[in-house]
Amino acid sequence: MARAATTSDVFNAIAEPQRRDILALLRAGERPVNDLARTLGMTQPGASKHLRVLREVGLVQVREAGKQRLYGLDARGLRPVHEWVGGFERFWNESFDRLDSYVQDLKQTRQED
Amino acid sequence: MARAATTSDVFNAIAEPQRRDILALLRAGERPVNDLARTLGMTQPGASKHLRVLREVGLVQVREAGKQRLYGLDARGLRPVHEWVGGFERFWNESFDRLDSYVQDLKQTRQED
DNA sequence: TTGACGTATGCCGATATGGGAATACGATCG
DNA sequence: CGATCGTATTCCCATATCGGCATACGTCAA
Repeated sequence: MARAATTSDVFNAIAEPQRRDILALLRAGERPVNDLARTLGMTQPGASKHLRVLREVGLVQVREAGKQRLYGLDARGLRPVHEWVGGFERFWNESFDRLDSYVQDLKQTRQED
Repeated sequence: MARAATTSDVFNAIAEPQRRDILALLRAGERPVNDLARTLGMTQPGASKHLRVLREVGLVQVREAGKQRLYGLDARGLRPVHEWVGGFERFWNESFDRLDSYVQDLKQTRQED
């Protein structure tokens, strides 16, 4: 039941570093599998497997080109992620401040001991 | 070796829906574990385990308060995620267009058959 | 100290994952 | 058709994960 209910959603897909690498690489344009694999230093089956996951969540799109299959980026699925994370934007600096004051409190307390 | 080299990074931490729920909830302020667990409908050990993961990647911060432990949000770790995903912002609409024209091509081709 | 409460940890089972190797599939070319 | 190239799939192993349950730990109160 590992990572239950998460399997095959976008958050899960981008949780794997190699898949993030693939996506980043595809920003430069479509690429056949072997090319991807070689560029990123993974085996062909390895690349195929990761591409499958990315395909299943819709982050990637395939196009047949002779013997080859050109994988291209379809970044639309990343938008919800961006929005979800963006919902915390307000707290980035605030957390900073809160932690700072927290540390201040600790110092204070320590001095009082 | 599941999710190799990913374990305990922020992307992995937010890949789990319940952990995202916890983070979202903590935007409203600090909360003790039992409270979190009850609110989100998970068991206490379950909540503790997820909180541990969040703690280990630094998305959450603990403060002792008597018998209780108050967990608070530290969203700073989400910033890199936001930036990484933001690197694809340009492609959201572009992908749209490309897919559209791709679909057009398919229709065209089909008509020519 | 004992007991109660809040929380963390340990152990277990079921499942899923990533990696490697072998192989099957599909298309092109001779 | 047969051979070859590019890719997907399958099988197996090691490992990690989540969930549930029991239990240990720490703090406070009586």
